[in-house]
Amino acid sequence: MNRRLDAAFFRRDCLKVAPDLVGKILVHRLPDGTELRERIAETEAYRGTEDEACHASKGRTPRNSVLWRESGVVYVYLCYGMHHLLNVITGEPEQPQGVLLRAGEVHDGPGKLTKYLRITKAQNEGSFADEGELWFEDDGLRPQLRTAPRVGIDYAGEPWKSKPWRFIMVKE
DNA sequence: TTAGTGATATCC
DNA sequence: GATATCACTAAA
Repeated sequence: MNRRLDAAFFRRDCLKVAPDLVGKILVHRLPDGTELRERIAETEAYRGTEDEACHASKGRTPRNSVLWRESGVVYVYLCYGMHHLLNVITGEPEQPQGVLLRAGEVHDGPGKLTKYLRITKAQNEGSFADEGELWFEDDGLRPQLRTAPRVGIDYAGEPWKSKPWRFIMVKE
């Protein structure tokens, strides 16, 4: 029996939500009713203005203002001109933090994941917690996880650069 | 290893 | 208006 994750799930610290999302199933229902599904294999936590790797650390801008929205909100942005990266807002309001969905079980890589699921900025500012076109399902799988430093954030200083805030599903 | 791609922030 | 940057990918 699949359970759709609700607002309470996202309304926790990103360091709790990020590992809990690994192993869950991300579903995107297209306008024609097709449902694209993929199990999440890897996430990263970005935590507030003091985390130098988090977009919010450089102050509030039009792009990243979504980080300050309520938990469960979808934050999509374009990176390197061609890749859409998908994030979920977590935690309490006015606390800019979120979780980056870095890979699925099949489609490994943040850009490939969104490409497969056909997620673009059209989904930005939607919500995973509403009756929307995007949601997560829990099918009961509790995978073994391992942690690692986050990827692609060399510009951040210590200690942020080496925080083990990347959560990866260990394959059987 | 490097090119490609374009929105965004930051500097004139 | 111009430029530098960027939580990446594919091709080689």
